[in-house]
Amino acid sequence: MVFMKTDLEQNRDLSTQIAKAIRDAIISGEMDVDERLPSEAELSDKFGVSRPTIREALKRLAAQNLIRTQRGATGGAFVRRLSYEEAYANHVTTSTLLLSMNAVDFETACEARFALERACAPLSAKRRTPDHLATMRAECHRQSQPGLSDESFCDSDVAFHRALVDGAANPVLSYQLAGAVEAMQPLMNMITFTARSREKIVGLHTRIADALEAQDAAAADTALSELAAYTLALGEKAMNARRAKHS
Amino acid sequence: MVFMKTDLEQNRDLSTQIAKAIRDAIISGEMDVDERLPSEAELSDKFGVSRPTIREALKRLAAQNLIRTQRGATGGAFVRRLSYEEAYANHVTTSTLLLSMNAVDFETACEARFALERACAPLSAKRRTPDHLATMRAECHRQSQPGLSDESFCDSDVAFHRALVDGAANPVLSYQLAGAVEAMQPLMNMITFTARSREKIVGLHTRIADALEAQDAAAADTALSELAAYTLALGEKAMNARRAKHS
DNA sequence: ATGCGTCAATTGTCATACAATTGAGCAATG
DNA sequence: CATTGCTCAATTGTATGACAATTGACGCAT
Repeated sequence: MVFMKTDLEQNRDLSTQIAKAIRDAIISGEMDVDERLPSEAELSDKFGVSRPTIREALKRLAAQNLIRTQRGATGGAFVRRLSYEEAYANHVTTSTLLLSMNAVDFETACEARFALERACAPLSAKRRTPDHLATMRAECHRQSQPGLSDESFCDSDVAFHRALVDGAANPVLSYQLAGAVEAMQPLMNMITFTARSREKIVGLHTRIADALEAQDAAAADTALSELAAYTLALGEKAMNARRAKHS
Repeated sequence: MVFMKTDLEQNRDLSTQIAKAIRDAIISGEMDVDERLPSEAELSDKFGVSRPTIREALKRLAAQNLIRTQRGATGGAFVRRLSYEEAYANHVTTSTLLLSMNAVDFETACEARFALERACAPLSAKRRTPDHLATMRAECHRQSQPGLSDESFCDSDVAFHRALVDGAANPVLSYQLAGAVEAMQPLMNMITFTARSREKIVGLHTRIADALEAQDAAAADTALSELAAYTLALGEKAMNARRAKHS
């Protein structure tokens, strides 16, 4: 493995340049999963910088889950296989931040979320397993419990929709959708769910579960579309109330 | 702003714990965009660790685009507004890595990509601007050029589909789809496009553009679905050829 | 052969120093 | 008075050296 010093651009932090050089080596496939990087001492020699600088570069890569480090005699930094779970977690936090920092309005987020969910409903209708159906039923039941807090209701909502998405049995799809569904949770949490709105939502959830069980993609799509419209209406109402309160 | 030392969990690197504490403060909204963090010296006092350790923690946050640092008298670390462009770039590299490291097969990636694209086709039919249409037409034209390399053809393909997605005028949707479309490019690059297959693809692209121009969502969906099937077939053929060659 | 202790390699942390950068404030000048 | 230029202090970036903590490997005794 060769890290070319000439790869380093000028005009940036050394640690940034070094991190980029190593990251490129990993991404380009020059290094395999679980391969060990040179020790920090060797790297600092190779790049001609001090060990703290190398360490800062490695921390950047560790933050992106590209490497893991291990202490001890056989320790070092190893190329890490990026698991779906980690990528998923990363995606969710990034999406959440993006939405909150850019003041994405409820309508936009809601539209995106349901558009994506409707995309995987047909696949889910085809491939959902009894496990997925059971999860959806269980969440429907949980959502009908009287004393449930709004937050718990939202949690359950996310769990329901995750089961729907996972039912499509396509990990790439699940991964991509995770950001859309979970990142919307803070926005959903602003809604106060009345008993009546909960009843309606649970009804739609049940219809969706029924449709998926019957492998009826069209019915699932219709119910999802109604749910989208209803959620949107609820969100608009909540946002208006919020605005009125603040003015 | 208070970073509670009691927030720090045990059993992990100090720099990791500190990074987490600061990240939580940012994510929770405790800190506003462009607000300045305490200087490294103050932070090292506050957390009771040395400056290098603080620096490693800050580098982790910088790697996630959560903060930016600035040298000089009025310098320091500032909470950074996560822009769509940065999040987008992040998402693409993560998705690409995820696909390559987990050996996602062509079928799965292709299915996910087209499912998502079909989700935003109706919105794009409704909202696409003349700009989007012009981009799509231009890419169609480029794709018909005879001497085009396979790689350039793929680039143009990505550009076409990005225009389609952007036509939906929903930044959240564009962001989420970016990973699916662009991350597939390495897989698409394995395909050798014959003159005939290019002709067919350009024909379908033209049909899609026509449908969007006519705001005919159903026609767009049909064409997209055909394109999905055709791309899948091409991919399967390429993968089989690849496998035969390697055995 | 097995178990145990020592050891060496490596990362994690610290203390300190100096270089580089940059805005602020002040002084000199037109 | 306005403007220009200079110095300075604050802050981050980098370097050096040291020590602590961890952990597998090796050799040794039983």
